[in-house]
Amino acid sequence: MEQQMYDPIDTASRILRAAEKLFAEQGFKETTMRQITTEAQVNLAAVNYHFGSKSGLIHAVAEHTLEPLCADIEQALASQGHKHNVALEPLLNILASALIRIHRGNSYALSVLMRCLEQAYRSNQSELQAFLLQSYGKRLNVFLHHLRAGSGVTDEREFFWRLHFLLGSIVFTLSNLHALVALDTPGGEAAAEIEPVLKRLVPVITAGMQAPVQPGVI
Amino acid sequence: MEQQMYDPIDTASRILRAAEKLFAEQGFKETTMRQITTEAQVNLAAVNYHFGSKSGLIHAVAEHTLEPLCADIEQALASQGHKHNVALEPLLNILASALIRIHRGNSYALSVLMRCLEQAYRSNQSELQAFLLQSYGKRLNVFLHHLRAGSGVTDEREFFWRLHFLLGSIVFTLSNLHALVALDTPGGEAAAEIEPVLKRLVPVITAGMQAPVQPGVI
Amino acid sequence: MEQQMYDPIDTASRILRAAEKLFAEQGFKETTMRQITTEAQVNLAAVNYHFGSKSGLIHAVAEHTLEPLCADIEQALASQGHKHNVALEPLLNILASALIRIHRGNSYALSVLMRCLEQAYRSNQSELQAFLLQSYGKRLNVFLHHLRAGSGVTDEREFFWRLHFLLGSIVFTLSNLHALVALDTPGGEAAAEIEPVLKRLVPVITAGMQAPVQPGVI
Amino acid sequence: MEQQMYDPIDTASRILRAAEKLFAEQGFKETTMRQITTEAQVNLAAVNYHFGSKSGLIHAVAEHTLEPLCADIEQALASQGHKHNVALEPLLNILASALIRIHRGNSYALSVLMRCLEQAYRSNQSELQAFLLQSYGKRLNVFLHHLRAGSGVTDEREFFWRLHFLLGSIVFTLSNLHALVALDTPGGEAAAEIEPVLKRLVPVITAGMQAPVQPGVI
DNA sequence: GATGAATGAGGCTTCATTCAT
DNA sequence: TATGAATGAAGCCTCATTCAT
Repeated sequence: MEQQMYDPIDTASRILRAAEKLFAEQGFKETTMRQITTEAQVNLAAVNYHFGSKSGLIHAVAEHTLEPLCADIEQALASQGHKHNVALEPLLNILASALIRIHRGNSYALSVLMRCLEQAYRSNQSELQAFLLQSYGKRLNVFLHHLRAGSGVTDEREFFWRLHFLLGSIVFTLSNLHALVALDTPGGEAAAEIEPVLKRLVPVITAGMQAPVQPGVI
Repeated sequence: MEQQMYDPIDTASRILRAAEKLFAEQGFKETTMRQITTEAQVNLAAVNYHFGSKSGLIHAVAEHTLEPLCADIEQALASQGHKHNVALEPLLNILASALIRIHRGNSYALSVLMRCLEQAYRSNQSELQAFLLQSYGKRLNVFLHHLRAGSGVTDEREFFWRLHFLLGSIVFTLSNLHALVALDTPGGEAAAEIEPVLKRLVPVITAGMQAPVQPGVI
Repeated sequence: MEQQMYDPIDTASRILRAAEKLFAEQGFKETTMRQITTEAQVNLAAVNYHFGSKSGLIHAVAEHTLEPLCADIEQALASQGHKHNVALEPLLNILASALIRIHRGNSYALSVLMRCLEQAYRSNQSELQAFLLQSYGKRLNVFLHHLRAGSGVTDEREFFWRLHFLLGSIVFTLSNLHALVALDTPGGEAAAEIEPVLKRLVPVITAGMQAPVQPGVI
Repeated sequence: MEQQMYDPIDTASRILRAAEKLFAEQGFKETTMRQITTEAQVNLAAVNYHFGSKSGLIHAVAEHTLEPLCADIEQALASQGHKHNVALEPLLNILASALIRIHRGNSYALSVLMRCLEQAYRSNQSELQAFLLQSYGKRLNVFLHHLRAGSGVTDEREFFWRLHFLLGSIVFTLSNLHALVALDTPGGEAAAEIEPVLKRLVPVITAGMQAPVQPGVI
């Protein structure tokens, strides 16, 4: 009759959630298959059955975060009508809102996202890079074009660098969110609320992006 | 009889240099002892003999970068006399100059430094954190106090967060310097010059730090 | 409702054909159940359902080749009337013709047969040996008796060894037919025609079998 | 003082001997690292330390047989003076004598050799093939040229096929020597003496090689 | 009949470390 | 001071099989 008395969530989902948690907390390389299968209460071979390999599992976890994130951003951009020039701060708020929504649905998603971004520039991670680029390159590029138009930075190279400076702020902050919140509220058992942090972050990024360009550089 | 006819640099130094290079390029965990000893042309057991363990080697490599960096910063601060309030941009230039000098002396030092900072907020890296805190906590705090005074940010928590936002910019940028420079100069074989990048970074950080504080947050 | 609109061949046959192909190309041990079920476009569990186990499948594949081969040889012998002494070369031609006919009906059959013969003398393959012996021992022995009578080799042990020497020629040649044909016709895309090879083989075997016996051996 | 009370043979040799035995008895693929290290009473990781991988161990085992075999044949050829035409039977006796000597020094060597030759024509064993070809291709070719000259077979393709027919006899016989000897002397505990078998084999091969060529084939 | 899911056993390899010399 | 050898733990992956449906 009823099927899984003791198994309300299916195995693949359990693996995915366990992997998300452990990848978020420890990183991809640092997390072992055994940790994942123990956490998920699943046989070690089940990962291979459902995801092919550890690498396949990483891809699935990445998709699980990036897919809804891209969709959220695209929807927000679309609702802005076809204005070709959205200002910087509204764009950053679109991003921040998307991040917040993702985070609400899945408290590990942002950490996973940040782990991906960390790897995205590592020379020895070409496989993950290729996957990310192929799956999400175009979609993220759309947002980047808006960002560049809204930034007011005319020089292409200056924009490139500022983009990564500020990407660094985001990645570093959200990657270490738990630790930073713990430092911020010593003694307190404060949950790692993302919203106030992003509220602090957006104006800093905006100001950084719009800082006057050093004359000698360009 | 005599030992190193062909060995002008001693074993420990060779290990240290090899480890620095590989840690910088690949990260601590990703680098194996065998890679290090192969690069250093040294016996596998020599690392444990000279440094006790891989962890000990990491500490030594960290010291090799952090010690001169702290000294450089302290000297620069001292030469400013005992003005208690140095402005933000001069402080950042002190930091940038120190980083540049370190980089000139040892092209892997900054990458190693960034690897350390990446780990400094990871919950599963308590051992490295304890080492860094004990060895350099006080010395770095001096600079942080200057920074806070110069930042103009009166609220302590706001300063805390902005500090880490901007630390993120630095860490992310310098960690991925090679990849970013490669993206910036496609086709070109540009050496990863750090100086122009820092020149771009300082005004962005300055502006970010001095952004108007969001009214609702505090 | 109706089951195989799109499935003109039934599952068991599809498995058998896929297994034949893969066993022929790769060997029994080297071929995995997953390869077989993928090739057959069949569920992984279907093999065990229809054949009980991998071992059972191997038996079925062996039968699929050996049964018609034995029947063919028996028929040819019967058509020779009840002459008790058929000469060696006609006997070998009976065998060659049988092999050729089998091959025409099923291009993987001979490779499978050779794989079986390879295993037939391996000490760790007692299960397959027992199966072959029980199923085909008597029938093949009939042919062997004819062969011995026709060989002209009077000494039983000498016949035993010569039989296996020449069996080796056949097994080795037909097992590696593809590779050998490829070496024989470099550049050419020659299909692995078995007939000309057997035409070359029969006289060699005949001569070998009828070589003068070394005086000292017996 | 004395070094290895319990370890008179060094680890690498013990591994090599154990691997030789098991490869000879079971084949390369069928033999597991664990069987080898158990037989050699050695840690599982020791194989990797000394030979790099299972594949590296297979290469070493192959070398251990092929090197002395080639050397033996070369020496025998050299002692024939510079006669450019040695007759077929003397050549086969050179080969047989070499095989016998190898076998005396190492009772598993011939089985290993035959395992190599079995794989030498398998399409999925390109790595082993490449190794064998590179290491011994030239040396074995010298012997093959003598063989061709001595065979009296003028047509190149006919020689190619006859060579492999007769190679098949050798490979099959020596591969299954234990089983065949057991069948030959039922009840007896006869050691697998190779010499009488080769004495029976040489005239058969000689006759086969010199069989009249089928008119229609060439 | 047939299947998707799951599993335990076992495969090879890699790692940091330690030991005896 | 230095080293070649050895090791136990752990890594990921693959296999044939079985189970519930």
